[in-house]
Amino acid sequence: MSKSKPPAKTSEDAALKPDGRPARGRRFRGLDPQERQRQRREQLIAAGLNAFGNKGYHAVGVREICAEAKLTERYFYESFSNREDLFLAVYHHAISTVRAAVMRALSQPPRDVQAMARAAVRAFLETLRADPRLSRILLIDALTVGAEVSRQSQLATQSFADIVGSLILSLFPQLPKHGVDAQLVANGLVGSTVYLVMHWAFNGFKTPLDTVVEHCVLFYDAAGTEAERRIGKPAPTRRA
Amino acid sequence: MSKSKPPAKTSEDAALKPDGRPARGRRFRGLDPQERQRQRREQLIAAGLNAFGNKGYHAVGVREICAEAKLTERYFYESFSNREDLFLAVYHHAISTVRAAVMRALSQPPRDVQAMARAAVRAFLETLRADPRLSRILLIDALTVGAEVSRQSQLATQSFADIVGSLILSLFPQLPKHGVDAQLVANGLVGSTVYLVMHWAFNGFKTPLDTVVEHCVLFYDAAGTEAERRIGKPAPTRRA
DNA sequence: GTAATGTGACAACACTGATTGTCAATTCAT
DNA sequence: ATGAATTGACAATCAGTGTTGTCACATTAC
Repeated sequence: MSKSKPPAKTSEDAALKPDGRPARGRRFRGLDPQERQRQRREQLIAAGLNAFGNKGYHAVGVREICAEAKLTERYFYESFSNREDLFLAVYHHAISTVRAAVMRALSQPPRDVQAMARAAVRAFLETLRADPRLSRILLIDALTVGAEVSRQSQLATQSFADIVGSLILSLFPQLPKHGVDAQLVANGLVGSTVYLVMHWAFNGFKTPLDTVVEHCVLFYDAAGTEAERRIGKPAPTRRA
Repeated sequence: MSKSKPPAKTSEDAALKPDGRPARGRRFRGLDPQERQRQRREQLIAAGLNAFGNKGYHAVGVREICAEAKLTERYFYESFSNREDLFLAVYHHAISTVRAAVMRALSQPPRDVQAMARAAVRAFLETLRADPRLSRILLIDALTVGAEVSRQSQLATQSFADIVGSLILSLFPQLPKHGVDAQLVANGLVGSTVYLVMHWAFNGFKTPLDTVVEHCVLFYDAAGTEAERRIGKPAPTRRA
């Protein structure tokens, strides 16, 4: 009976008064109402990143998150409709961090494919090591929080795989003619990287970063070599 | 106050009476007490496989499992100390199924390495497709149920990776001298396979099995080719 | 048949967590 | 200074889960 969700707010909605008034609240602590709310939201996301990232989604409740954010439950439901909703925000924050790091690495002075792959993988690893909470969020919890989150997670990793896939296809356009699906190869490559990173992370990042990076790119190298072999050609410009 | 675990039964313990008596109950429905208990245990595991495999561990409670097993809660705690304990049993059942299938495939008439890899991978995929609940149990939930389960899961997949690793090492003993860690390569290979399978499973097994198998073994092939390249040698007996 | 034992339905209990509501104290606009 | 807006602490409610216990009934051994 208490399961009445208002209009099912998905996450964001400005602070509106019950009545029709513009409801422009006054300034507090030198800040606009919207700005204050934004800050609270950020605090909650930060707390969520911390709690979820350290203990796992299923081991953390709203109470704990609010305590960590130094906010009360009321403000939780001001910004998020439930715990999963918060996780989604945390997830997006996490994946944006990773994406930004990888993109920055890729936008460095132009080099050959191998060097770019190496740089991208290294950025990925460095980001996760710098903030291990991201590993848990992105690699583990994202799969079991709920259907919606899984979907988003699939999309996100798929977007990475798609990049790799189209890159492969641009390097070896003849692959499909030889019964090789570039997209599946890309998925496999992403899989090998992700899996190596998982092992690395779960064992406390003991293995030197360079070692892991080299073994990750080894697979990209290997895929390239194998592609050449399948095509039977000496390879189109592998270095560009 | 109600948190008193008897001697913390981990899972299995015969039906013993409170007092010291042998407690050999009488036959019921033509079955020994132990046999009946064993059946109940199996029912619970089957129900757990079903419920966990379809809805996910965190979405299923003890009540629901008991309902599905057509047993009452009392019998649940007769065989398992809690939900996680049951999951562990279900997990072991699942991984045994997979392991058996793979081993059976590997024990076929001797062939070359590539054919064996293909057979093993195919057995893996066929098993998961035949029972999609296994996918969820093994690939998803195993990571988030709890610390103990994660540990066991790590061990199980690691044992697969170890096999691959030592196989690689036996084929290319010179690899370490060239800065390549066979164990990391093996992990990457397992990762690519697992990841491809995950995508395959989560998209309803739409891609033809043969296609997925071929792209999985492609990575094993590629790793072999790359190993030869790194070593600089024409390769030691690749086919055996 | 009768008594002991196994069984199933279900109540009871203790917890935990999510969500909403209350209220006094604080902060700011005027 | 005064009153309204804002905040924080916390109570209250509600639902769900794990876990143990009760009790009537069914099944078997004797």
